Amino acid sequence: MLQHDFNRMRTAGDDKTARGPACVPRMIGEKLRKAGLRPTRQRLALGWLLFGKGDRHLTAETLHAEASAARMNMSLATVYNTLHQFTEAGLLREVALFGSKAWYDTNTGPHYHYYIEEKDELFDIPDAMLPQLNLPASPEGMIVAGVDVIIRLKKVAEL
Amino acid sequence: MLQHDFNRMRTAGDDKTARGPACVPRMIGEKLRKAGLRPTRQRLALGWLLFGKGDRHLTAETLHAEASAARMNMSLATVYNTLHQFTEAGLLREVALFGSKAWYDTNTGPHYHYYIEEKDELFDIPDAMLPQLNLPASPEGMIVAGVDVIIRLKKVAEL
DNA sequence: ATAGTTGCAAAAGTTTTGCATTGTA
DNA sequence: TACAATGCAAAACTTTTGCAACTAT
Repeated sequence: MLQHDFNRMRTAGDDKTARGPACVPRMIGEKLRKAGLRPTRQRLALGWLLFGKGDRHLTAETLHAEASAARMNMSLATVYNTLHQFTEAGLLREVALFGSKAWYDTNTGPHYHYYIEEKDELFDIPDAMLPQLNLPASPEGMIVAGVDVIIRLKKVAEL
Repeated sequence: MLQHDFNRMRTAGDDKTARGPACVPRMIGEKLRKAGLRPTRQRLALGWLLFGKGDRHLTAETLHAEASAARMNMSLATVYNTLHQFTEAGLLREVALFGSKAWYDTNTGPHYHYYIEEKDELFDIPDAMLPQLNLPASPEGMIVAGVDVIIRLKKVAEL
């Protein structure tokens, strides 16, 4: 059942490690090490939550709540710091969004987002529906570091 | 010199009011009243700062600092509340962006943004360079409430 | 006058930092 | 053992709220 998601975590040459649930901690550890981060207990725990279940979109709050629910004792500050470290290491991507909360996305590839304000819900726009965006030329001396596209959705109004 | 910007503030049928700098307070008042907001002292003052100088991109902090510099005594909370009210009334547009600060744009029309992280600077992508974005179909029962496009820029790396 | 609105002090919410502790070589 | 890196308490920063004061009828 989770097997599908393990594939996502596997890197080339890693095939032997993808044997089943028991290997996940080891794989997360490897992933961290490859990103230049020591596999500490907290990082492994959060890595498990973040990368063990397919693509996810979450805030520090959400993740901390999950960690608490899973009996992983950890301060919110650690969650924040870890999210930053993961982002810096390229394991996560920060999503530009309204409001005062930062969102993180485990899908680091190029893709855009839908956001439903009423439900405070963020999700990827499926590849099949990817919008076509023609970038304009960058201003002198500048290059594009990244592109964020958010399509805000709302329910069709009831009459 | 400022005449150019007054044009931006003029609405159809308003031509008589656009006579020069002395009229700006009256015009701001009118603008507020039309938006359904009472022209209070603070709102007029902030309106002057926001709409008296062409398109602007700012945060609550920035605006409060300007107000202070201009000897307009006003708490930061009032600046926040006023920004919300102006946004609600359609006078401003909130911009989706990273980080913990909300940005506001006096240009409420459809347009996209460049953001320079190093300088914490936000500005419009000129109309001439407008990216082409083909929206995908919305999910069932949803309609598009808005679209935000941010192109993050960075200086070309020095070698 | 007064009913509704506004502005701000204080509270809440979110994020960062400094340093004692831990983990690694 | 020494040294660098980590995790978290406390501090900093950003935003919202509740209510006294004010405003336009």
